[in-house]
Amino acid sequence: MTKDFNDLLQLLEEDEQKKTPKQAQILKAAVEIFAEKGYASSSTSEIAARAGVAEGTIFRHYKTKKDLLISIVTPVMVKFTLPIFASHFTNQVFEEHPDNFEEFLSNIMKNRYNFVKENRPLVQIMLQEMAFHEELKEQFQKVFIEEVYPRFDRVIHHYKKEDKLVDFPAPSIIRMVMTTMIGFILTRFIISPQLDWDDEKEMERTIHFIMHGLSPKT
Amino acid sequence: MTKDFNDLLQLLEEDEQKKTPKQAQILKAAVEIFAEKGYASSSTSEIAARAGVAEGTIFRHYKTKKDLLISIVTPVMVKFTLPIFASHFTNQVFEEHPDNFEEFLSNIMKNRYNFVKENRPLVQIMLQEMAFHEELKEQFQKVFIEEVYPRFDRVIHHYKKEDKLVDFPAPSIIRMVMTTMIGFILTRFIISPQLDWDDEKEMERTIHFIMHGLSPKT
Amino acid sequence: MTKDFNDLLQLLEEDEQKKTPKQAQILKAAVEIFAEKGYASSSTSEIAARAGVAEGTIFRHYKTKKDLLISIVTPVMVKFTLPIFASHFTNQVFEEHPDNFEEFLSNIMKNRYNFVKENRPLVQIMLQEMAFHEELKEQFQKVFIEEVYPRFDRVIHHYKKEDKLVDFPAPSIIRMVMTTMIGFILTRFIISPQLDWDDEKEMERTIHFIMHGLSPKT
Amino acid sequence: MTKDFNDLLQLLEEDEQKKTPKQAQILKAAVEIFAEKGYASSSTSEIAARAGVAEGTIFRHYKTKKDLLISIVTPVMVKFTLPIFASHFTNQVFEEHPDNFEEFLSNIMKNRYNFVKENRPLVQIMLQEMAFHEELKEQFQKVFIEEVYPRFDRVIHHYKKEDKLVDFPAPSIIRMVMTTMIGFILTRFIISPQLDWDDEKEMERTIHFIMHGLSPKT
DNA sequence: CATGAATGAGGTTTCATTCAT
DNA sequence: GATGAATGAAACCTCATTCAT
Repeated sequence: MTKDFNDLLQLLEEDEQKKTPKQAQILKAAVEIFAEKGYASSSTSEIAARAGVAEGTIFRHYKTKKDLLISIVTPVMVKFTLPIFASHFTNQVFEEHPDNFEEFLSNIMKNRYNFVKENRPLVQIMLQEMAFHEELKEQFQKVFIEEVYPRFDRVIHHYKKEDKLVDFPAPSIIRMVMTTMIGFILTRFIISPQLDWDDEKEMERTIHFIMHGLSPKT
Repeated sequence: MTKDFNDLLQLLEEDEQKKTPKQAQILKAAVEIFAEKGYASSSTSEIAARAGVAEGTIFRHYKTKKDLLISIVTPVMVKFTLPIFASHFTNQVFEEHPDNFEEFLSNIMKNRYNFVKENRPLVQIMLQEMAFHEELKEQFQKVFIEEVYPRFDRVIHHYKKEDKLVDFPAPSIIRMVMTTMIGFILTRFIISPQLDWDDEKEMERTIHFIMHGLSPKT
Repeated sequence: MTKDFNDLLQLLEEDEQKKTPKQAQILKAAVEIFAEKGYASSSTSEIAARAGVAEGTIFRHYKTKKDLLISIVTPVMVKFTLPIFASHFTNQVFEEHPDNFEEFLSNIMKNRYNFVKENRPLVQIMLQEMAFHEELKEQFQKVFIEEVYPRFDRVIHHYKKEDKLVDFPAPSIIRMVMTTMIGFILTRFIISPQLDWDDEKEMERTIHFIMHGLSPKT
Repeated sequence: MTKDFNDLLQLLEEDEQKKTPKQAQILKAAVEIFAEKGYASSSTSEIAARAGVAEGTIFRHYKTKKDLLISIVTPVMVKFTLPIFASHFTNQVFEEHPDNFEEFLSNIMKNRYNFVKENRPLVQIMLQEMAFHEELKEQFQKVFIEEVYPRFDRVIHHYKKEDKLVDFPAPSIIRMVMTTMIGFILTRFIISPQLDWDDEKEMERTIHFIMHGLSPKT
C-alpha cells in the first residue's frame, strides 16, 4: 500500500538530483522571491539577478515563468499532503495500535510541523498561489481527494466504530482536525513566527484540544 | 464601552455614502477583479472597463492603484475584526449570562459567518493581500492587538477563573478558537463553497468541538 | 515718433487692468510655475491649484494652455524690447546731446536692469520658451527688426559719422552692445543672483567696457 | 598640469567607443529631438521611432528618460568647459608668450567656435536644460568653479600685474570676456544662423572689442 | 548550454480639455 | 462665470520572451 507513495516520493527526490547547478540556483532564487512578493509581482529579471545567471538561462530550463512556478509548487503539494500517511511510523501506529488515536494525531502533527519548519517558503508559495491559479487548486484537490481523504476517512471510520470519536460526519471531523493543525502551523511559522513559542507544549495542547473536541458525547 | 466601536463603524458607513456613482462602480469592479486574480495581476484598464468608466477616472479618485487597494481593504479590516465584540448581543450575553461560554462563542461564529457570507470577495482580498503588503499586515495586527485581543483575553480570564475552561494560556485558547472558526468559515466560503453544506448543523458541531476541546480536564 | 510706442505700451497697461481677480491669480501662478519648471513641465492642474481656482476656470479665460503662455510672453516681449528707445529720457539724451554715447548706453542699461529686476520670472520665461516655440521666436524677431533695430541703427550711424565709434558694421556693433548688456543682466539676475553684487559699480564697468571696446581705432 | 584634463577627456572618448550601434542611434536621435523641442516635450516613443529601435530598447540602456538626458549633457559640459585651457596651444601661448593676451583670447575664441560649430545641438540642449534641472546647473557650476575659473583667474592676474589689463576685479573681467564670446557664438549658431556671416572677420572684431574694452585706462 | 541585447505588448499614471451643474 | 468630475490620448516604463552570438 505504501509503495505507490514511496514511488512518488522517490521520483521527486530523483528529480531533485537531476538539476544542474544553475537550475538549482534559479529555483532557490525563485522560491525566495516568490515567497516574498508573490508570483505576479516577481520579475524574471530579478530572479535571474539573484540566481546569478542570465535572464535567458531561466527560459532554457523553464519554458515560461508560469512553468517555473509549477515546477516549484507541484512537488511541494505532493510532499506536503502525501506524507501525512506515508511515514512508516504513522502507518505502523495505526496498524499496530489501532486504539491510539492520540498518538496517530500527534504523529501527523509533528511530522507536518517539521516539514513546514524546513520548507516554510515553499509552503507559503503553495498556499498563496493556489488562490490565483485554478490549475494549482485543482491539482491540490486531486491529490487530496485521491490520496489523503480516503485514508483519513478510513481511519476516522475505524475509530468511530470503536466509539472513540464523536458522531460527526467524517468530512466534518477531518476538517476540524486539519484546520486546527494547519491553524497552529501557520500561526507558528507564517503569521506570528516572531513570538516566543514553546513548540512542544503548544503541540501537546493542540492535540489535547482536538482529542477532547472530538471525544464522544457522554 | 461599545460606543467607540459604533462610532468607528458609523464613520465607515457614512464614508460609504459619500461616494459618487462612478466611484462606487470602480470599487465594485475592483473588488470583483482583485478577488478573482489578485491585486498584482489585475490591471487598472480591466477595472475601468468592468466599471464602465475611463481609465483616467480611477486615478481621479484614487491617486494610485495601491491606493485603491488600501481603500478597499482598510474598512474590511475594521469591519471584520472589530464587531467580534461590538454586537450588542455578544456583549449582552457576556454581561448578563457570564457563565454561558457556549452562547458567547455561538454568537461570534454566526456573526462572522454572516459577515463573510455577505462580503466574501472583500475578505478574500484582505487575506490574500496581507501576505504581500507589509502595511496591511501591520494595520491588521494593530487592530487585532489593540481592539480584539484585550477583550478576548478578558473573557477568557473570566471563564478560566470560574473553572469553565481548560488551563491553557489565554493566547493558546484564543488561537484555537479563532483558527477553528476561521477554518470553518474559509472552508465553507472560499475553499469548498461548491459542497452541499448544512450550515446550521456544521456551526453547531464546530462550537461543540471548541467547547469540548477547551473543557477543563476532569 | 514716440507716440506709437506709448500707444502700444498704454494698450498693454489697459489690458492689464481689465483682468478679473481670478484671471490675475491664474497669471501670477502660471508665471511662477512656468519660470520654475518650464512651460512643458508645468501642468494646468498645478497652476489652478496655486491660483486657487478650479482647473476649468483656466480654460474659460485661455482657450488652451499655449494660449496662456502666449498671453504671458507677448506683452513681455513688447515691454522688454520696445522701451529701449521709448523712455523720454533716452530719446531726450539722444536728441539733445547727440554726442554723448556713453550716457545713451548708460540709460539703456539702467532702464533694462530695472525692468528685469522687477520682472525676472517673466523675462526668464520669454527667453526659455523662445527656444521651443517658433511663433515666439518670430514674434520677437518681428518686434526687434521693425522697432528696435532701425532705431538702434540710426543711432549707430549718427555716432559713426561723428567718428565716435569704431568702424564696424552696425549689426556687429549692435550685437556687441546687446550681448554685453544682456550678458550682465542675465548673470546678475538669473545665472548668479546669489552673489554679492555692487550693481552701480558693475554697470559702470560694463559701460566702460563697451565704450572702450567700441572706441575708434587711434 | 594638463594631464588630468587629458585623462578626463580620454575617458570620455573611450566611453564613446563602448556604445553598441543601437545605443549610438538612440543617442543621435535623442540629441536631435531634445535640441528641437526640448527635453520635456520630447517623447521616448518619438526618439525610439527616429532611432529605429523599439521603445523598450531605450530603457535597457538608460534606466529613465532623465538618465538619457544626463548621459547626453554631462560629457558636453566637460567638453565644453574644460578644453578652454586644455589645448596644448592655449597653454603654450600663455606659457611662451605671456605678453600676448590677444592671441590667448583669439585662441579660446576659435577653439570654442569650432566646438560649437560641430556640436551645436549638444550645446543647445545643455544650455536649455540647465534652466530646468538643478542638478545640471550644479554640475556645470562645479566644473566651472573648480576647473575653469581658477585658471582664468591666474591668467587675468598675470596680465593685470603687467598692466596689460584694466583694473577691474577678475570676476568682472571674466564675465565680460565670456559673455562677449558666448554672445557671439550663440548669435552665430543658435539665434541667427541663417544670416550671412563672415566668421573670420567677426571673430576678429569681437576680439578687438574685448581687447579695447579691457585695455587699461590711459 | 549560456548569454544578454532586443523586442513590443501592456502596465500605471499624467494631463489638457470638455461639459453638465 | 465658476466648478470639478470625467475623459482618453499619450506619456514613461516594465517585463516575459526570443534569438543571434
